[in-house]
Amino acid sequence: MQYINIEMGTTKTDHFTDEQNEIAILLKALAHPARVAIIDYLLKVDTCICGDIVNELPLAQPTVSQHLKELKNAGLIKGNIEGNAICYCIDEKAFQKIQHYCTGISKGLNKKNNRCC
Amino acid sequence: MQYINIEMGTTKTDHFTDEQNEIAILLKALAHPARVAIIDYLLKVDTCICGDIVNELPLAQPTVSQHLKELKNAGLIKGNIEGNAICYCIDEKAFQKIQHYCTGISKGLNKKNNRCC
DNA sequence: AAATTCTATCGTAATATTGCAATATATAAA
DNA sequence: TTTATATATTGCAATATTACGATAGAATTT
Repeated sequence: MQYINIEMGTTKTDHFTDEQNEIAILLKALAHPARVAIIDYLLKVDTCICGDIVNELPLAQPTVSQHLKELKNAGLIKGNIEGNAICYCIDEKAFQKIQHYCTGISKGLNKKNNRCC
Repeated sequence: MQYINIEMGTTKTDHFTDEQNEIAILLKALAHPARVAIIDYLLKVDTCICGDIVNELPLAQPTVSQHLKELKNAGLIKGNIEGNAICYCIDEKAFQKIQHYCTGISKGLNKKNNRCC
């Protein structure tokens, strides 16, 4: 008799707090150079009417589309249909959340007077 | 005749800038609830002589050890041998890098006056 | 309507990540 | 020296991610 963990290899999200899971999901969405590059590009262009992200990246169109989907799902970018193309732009709120998380770490460390190794 | 991409499935790091790859690696190291939980715990405890991270997490010892290794490799934590145990603590510099990256995004967005979708 | 353009989805191949049992190692305690 | 304690490494099973060709859908142009 033997128990088999059919979820072997999957992250045990149940065991962590919502906050921990949320920040992890947010960071994970950004944790790929292609997706960082997409954010960089969206920041660089003046308007947010951008239908040429594919041409800017060294990846095939389906791959870029997939990365855009992940960024959108995580709330890092917003996408509006603009005729034939799609207008993508950064959703500042998500980055504020990340920033807020880092600020929390810094504050916590200061309270400890950095008496660390 | 057909070309086969033997690197299918791997991230094409070569095609992106060093900065893009660096921030992606940093974020990736944090992009898991268990590793966020480890950071949370390191922040919570007063001293950084901590040999009980394993007991704090709902994961087996080898799994925790692996997560600690990833955090250490990415520079998010530091670890010193302290007798029998190992003293882990947060490396503030890494979090400052993430914070700096987010600040750059915010500044860039402000310069655009947020004239977005 | 037909052709073009832009984006999304499907299917598939390959690598990466997660998790843990078993085991190894290294120091502390007995 | 033996035992206990703490951490790391190995090996493996399973899921997740990455990438792209082929294809589909939807709006624009001709």
